[in-house]
Amino acid sequence: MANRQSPQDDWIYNQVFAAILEQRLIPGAKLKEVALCDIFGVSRTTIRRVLLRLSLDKVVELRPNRGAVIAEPLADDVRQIFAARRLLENGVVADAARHCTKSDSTTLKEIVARENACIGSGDRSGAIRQSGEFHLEIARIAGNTPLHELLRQLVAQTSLAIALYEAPGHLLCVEDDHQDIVTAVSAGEVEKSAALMEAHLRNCESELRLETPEETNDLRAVFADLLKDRISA
Amino acid sequence: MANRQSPQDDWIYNQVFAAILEQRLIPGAKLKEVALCDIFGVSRTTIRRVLLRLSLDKVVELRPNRGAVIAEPLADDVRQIFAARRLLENGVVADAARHCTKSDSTTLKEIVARENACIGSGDRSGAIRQSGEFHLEIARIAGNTPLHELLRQLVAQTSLAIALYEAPGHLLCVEDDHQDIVTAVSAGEVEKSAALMEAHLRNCESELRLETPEETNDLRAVFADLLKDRISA
DNA sequence: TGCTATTGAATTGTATACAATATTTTGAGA
DNA sequence: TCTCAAAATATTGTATACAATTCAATAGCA
Repeated sequence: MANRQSPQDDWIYNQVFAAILEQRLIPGAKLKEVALCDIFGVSRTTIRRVLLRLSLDKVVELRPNRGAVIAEPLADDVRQIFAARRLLENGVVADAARHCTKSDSTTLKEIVARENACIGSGDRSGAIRQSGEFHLEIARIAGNTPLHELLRQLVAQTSLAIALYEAPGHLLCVEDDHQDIVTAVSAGEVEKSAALMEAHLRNCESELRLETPEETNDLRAVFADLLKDRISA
Repeated sequence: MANRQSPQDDWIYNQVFAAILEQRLIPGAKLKEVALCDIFGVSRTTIRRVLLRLSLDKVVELRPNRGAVIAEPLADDVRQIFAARRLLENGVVADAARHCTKSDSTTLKEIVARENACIGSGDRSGAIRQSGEFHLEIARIAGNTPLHELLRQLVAQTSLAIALYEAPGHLLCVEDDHQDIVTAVSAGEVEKSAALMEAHLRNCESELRLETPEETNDLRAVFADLLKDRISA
């Protein structure tokens, strides 16, 4: 719900954006225009406008003459995303700690509760969504619109990064990071909030396998052993 | 030159963006589609795509059924823009100081030299442009694309803010701020670079008349005294 | 069988036509 | 001469038609 255009545009945009956040659309998925036209009951004009917005958010890649696909950030893109998030969110969470009202605190606790409920019931999509909401709510409390909107993009891109680089059997970066951050922010502990956020984001990044290049999709790399054997034979 | 689309789109986008940066297009100016079509020799389809991009940069406002105008940020928007810039650029300039090579240092010095030349020759547009380039070059040196692109938007919005809120006879925030920052960054002085940037941005913001609401354009506010007299009479 | 070239279908890019909405102009009445 | 209403004009919003490009399937050849 970033930059409001016509209600129809916003609705379609939010539907697709949510699907990306919840990993119902995964990196590399093709977004054919006419298919989207049928689904949403509008003409290509409208769909193309939405796709352009999503591409500027860097969650969709628009390849000239070759259509739109869900973006596949490279490992180095992901490192920059996390670097940007650390800088942004360290500052933002500090401001949130300064401005946090009783009502803000309640909202944060509710989000964390919903997140834990999703985790408990194995609702992965819901958990990812609530996790994103948590970070965005902190930015909302901090009260800076430009930073909030960049963070919204970065959170969505993080969702793509997780889909691409999460270690196989791994279940999200959970722990009680969010809970601890809520406590510090609610108590107005500026320094501690920033320190916890920094640690949390470093923790999340470290649980991704960014060293293993995306050649995981590259068959030659996957079966490199066999090729080596053949050469030595 | 942010998010590249088709070369034609990019060209038109950059032309308009530059005109905004250099204050050849001032806040409130109307951007009629057919006029732009004639100027750039393309159809409305292309122009509308460009206007959408500019509106997402928040330098153009798209009013439904009423066309596009150059954005007129409110005083509070401007405060948020500067707050975002302080957070961003403090971190970015620190990274720049860490990564700054000899070549980077030279580039920065050249930009400052050009900026001073523009100021000397009374080329206001050029000076504003070079000032923006200076901040963006630092972000480039820091090497984080998401932060660089947000800063690009914020720099353009700052140009609108200056056009709207600069004190009447005032000639840009010059001093030797940029020169000092180059020196600190080139020397790899991380803390000092950040401190200078923080001071510089606070300085720039303080020279805008953000207290005086934009009601300067509101005739009722300008002649408030007369109205008050009439009521008391 | 495996590989390349060619044809046909599908998809995207751009311009344009038409409908809906704003804005300006005109004219009537006070 | 001023104000308000109504028509005329201009501008924007959406869908669609057509051209250009890419992708897929088939046929030809080694």
